[in-house]
Amino acid sequence: MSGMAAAAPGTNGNGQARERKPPGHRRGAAPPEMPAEHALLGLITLTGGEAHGYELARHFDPAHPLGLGEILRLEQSMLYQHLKKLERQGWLTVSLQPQGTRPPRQMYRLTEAGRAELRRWLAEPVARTREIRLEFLVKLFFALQLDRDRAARLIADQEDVSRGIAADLEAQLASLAGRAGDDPAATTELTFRRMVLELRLDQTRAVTAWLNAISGTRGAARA
Amino acid sequence: MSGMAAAAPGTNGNGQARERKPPGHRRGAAPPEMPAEHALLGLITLTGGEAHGYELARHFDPAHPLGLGEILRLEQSMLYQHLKKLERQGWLTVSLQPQGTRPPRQMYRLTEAGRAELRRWLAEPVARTREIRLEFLVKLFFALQLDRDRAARLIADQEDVSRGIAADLEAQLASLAGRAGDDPAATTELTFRRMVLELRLDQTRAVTAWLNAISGTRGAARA
DNA sequence: CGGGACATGTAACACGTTACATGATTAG
DNA sequence: CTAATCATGTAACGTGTTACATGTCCCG
Repeated sequence: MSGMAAAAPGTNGNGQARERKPPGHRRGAAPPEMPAEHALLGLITLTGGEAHGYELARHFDPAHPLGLGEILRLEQSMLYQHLKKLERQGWLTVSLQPQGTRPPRQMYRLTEAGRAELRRWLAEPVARTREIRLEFLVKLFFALQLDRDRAARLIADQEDVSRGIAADLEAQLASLAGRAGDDPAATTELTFRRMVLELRLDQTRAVTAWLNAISGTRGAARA
Repeated sequence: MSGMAAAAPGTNGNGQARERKPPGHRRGAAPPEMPAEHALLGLITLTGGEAHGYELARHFDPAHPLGLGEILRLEQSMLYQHLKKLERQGWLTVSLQPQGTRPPRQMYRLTEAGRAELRRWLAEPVARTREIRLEFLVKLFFALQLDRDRAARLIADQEDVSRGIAADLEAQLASLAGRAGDDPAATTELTFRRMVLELRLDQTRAVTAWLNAISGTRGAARA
């Protein structure tokens, strides 16, 4: 099956080393949202601008009172990899803080670039309805605690995006209704396409309604 | 940072080789649904019980008339890996079919175990609301084309599951409402938890309504 | 003669998960 | 004595993505 001669790793037929672009994300797709990493930036800010890994990990426990762990889980093993990646990106700096006999804490602090990235991310609504359940909720979690005004704007912007998605789906449904009825063989596939679009539309409308409802929850938090 | 001495690969402190369980899925989580692989089983059945890789790949094109490519994308490179995995699982067999000068086709056929697995998978509703958008739609796609009765039962079973999820979320919301009001410091976190539960409930209710609507869609589309 | 369809693959890399390693302190 | 908590990490493995390899046939 795989007995064919393959070029040696990192070479082409001429034996020349090639430059290989890092994989990155799919061409047509939107860039990844990386909610876990931004959550770390947010958590460090929430805990007073400085935190160590173990402390951050506790926030991802499903039983943690603030509730982040209920929407986003982060294994301890990934935590440190994310923190290293964030450091490579220049979004945070690490400093060792000795602890006597215990293993020294790695104290993480945001850089100015890290703070800017967190602000940018918090201001950006998500592009797709399926990203509401994870990415948007994480944004909302931090926006509510860091800056109520920013949270209100985020909700409003997201509502606009969701309305746009709904309008687009409605247009697609309308164009589907145009070519209906004549060919019974094509009816099955049209039926399925319509079902898919209707599901997406219903989900998007539910999100829009929810966004509208929570934007109304202003001071009702106190009552 | 990583200058510490680490044990050699596959050994412990005593130098003994260890048995290592394969990673598998997360302990608390449900087993993965593997929609792409089951879609391949379904596609081979749809195309008359026998198909080659290239032919299967075309069905995942977003422009394909049947519409599978709009909900599930499968890169060509993954396709052959999935087919190999399905063969290892014993769900299909491969036979080479020479094509003259062209590269020979690998013809894939389901085994009896493969047919049983496809039936089992098609009869099983998904457990979580977020799996509706991908896993359930893929099941529905095949159920509609292979067996209308099975499709109707699948929709009904899924509606039951969704109602159960909704009831559970409603109970959680009620228990949240119980401990409200007294401590203003805890109010912010309760507000967020409530928002999360309300989003999930709205999404689940939208799914339930959609399932109910499509179960009524026999021949005609509704207004 | 160039480009797309046909037809099958591998190489490199990122990422998430499980399991394991290290080693002190504190609670039962 | 044993387990949990504190605190950090690595090893192995599966899997998904991008990019590239290989060759024929057919169309304009």
